[in-house]
Amino acid sequence: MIDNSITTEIKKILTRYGLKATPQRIVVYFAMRELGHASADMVYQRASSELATLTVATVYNVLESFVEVGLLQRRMSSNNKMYMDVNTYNHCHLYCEETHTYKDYDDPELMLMIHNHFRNKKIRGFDLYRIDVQLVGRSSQSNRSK
Amino acid sequence: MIDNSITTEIKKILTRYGLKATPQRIVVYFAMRELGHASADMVYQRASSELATLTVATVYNVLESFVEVGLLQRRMSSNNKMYMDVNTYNHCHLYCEETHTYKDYDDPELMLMIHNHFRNKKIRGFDLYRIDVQLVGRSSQSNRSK
DNA sequence: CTTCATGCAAAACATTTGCAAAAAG
DNA sequence: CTTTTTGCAAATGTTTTGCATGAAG
Repeated sequence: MIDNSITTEIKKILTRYGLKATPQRIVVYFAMRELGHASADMVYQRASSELATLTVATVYNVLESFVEVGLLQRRMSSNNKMYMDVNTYNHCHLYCEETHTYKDYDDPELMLMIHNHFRNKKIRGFDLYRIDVQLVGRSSQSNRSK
Repeated sequence: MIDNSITTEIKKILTRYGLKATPQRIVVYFAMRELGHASADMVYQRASSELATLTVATVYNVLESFVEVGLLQRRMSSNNKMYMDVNTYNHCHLYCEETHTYKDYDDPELMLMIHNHFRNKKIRGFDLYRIDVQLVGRSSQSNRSK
């Protein structure tokens, strides 16, 4: 069960982003904060345990509305599935090719270096939004089985 | 129709990678060389115009076998679809969020810089295979319609 | 020959849609 | 009240599967 003070906090966040604070949106955002990075299905599992009447279609709607206002960020995957990131600031990720899980990898030095590298570069015919750096590999835990 | 000398060349490549040189594999690799980056469906469209009996299931099988031996690389997308890259050397990409198209972006200076940055870094609990840098944005052509 | 690859059709997934009913502000 | 949002159930699009047939080495 979601703590009352957390519900209140999430309501404020939703309102600040110009979204109506529906129970569905509250539990979805709550789930994303617990999960960090998650597929639609993972969100559905977690969020529907808080609000049993929640449907997948609504999860997709809600996630999309969050991405539109910039509350969540969509992530790339090699899994043919949609993944969301609760953190929208610019940061790197460790991406496990086996489990398709993400882990934040904060490396301000690297970020600064890359940012400087592109500071005065213009890319012809391309409007650059952000630079996405993924450290692709396998997390050791998932290495047990070959 | 595929040129005979190209067929011969592709057969050699397949054999070198330890794969039987079937007509299906030849046309799929031919298509990938023309397309550079492509979804399974794009490959199917292009390749089946060379070999009409080709089926989608075979395209998936063939692409998978190519990835396994390292002849192609799977790419991440935010499209919930599988994309392949004919170039397996380490390079950056421009990724258009609207059209979900990739463009190689060769920047040796950047690559070297990033490589040096990670040279002596160990990431606890993670076996790093490669660093994937995507310049995410919109290609100007696709900006016409808002 | 023997093993591996292909074609087929069905199944499995993930995501989207259209619309009526419900709820937020 | 008015405008969104939700739930439902069906549709869509992509990828996978199992298995009999065919082809490569």
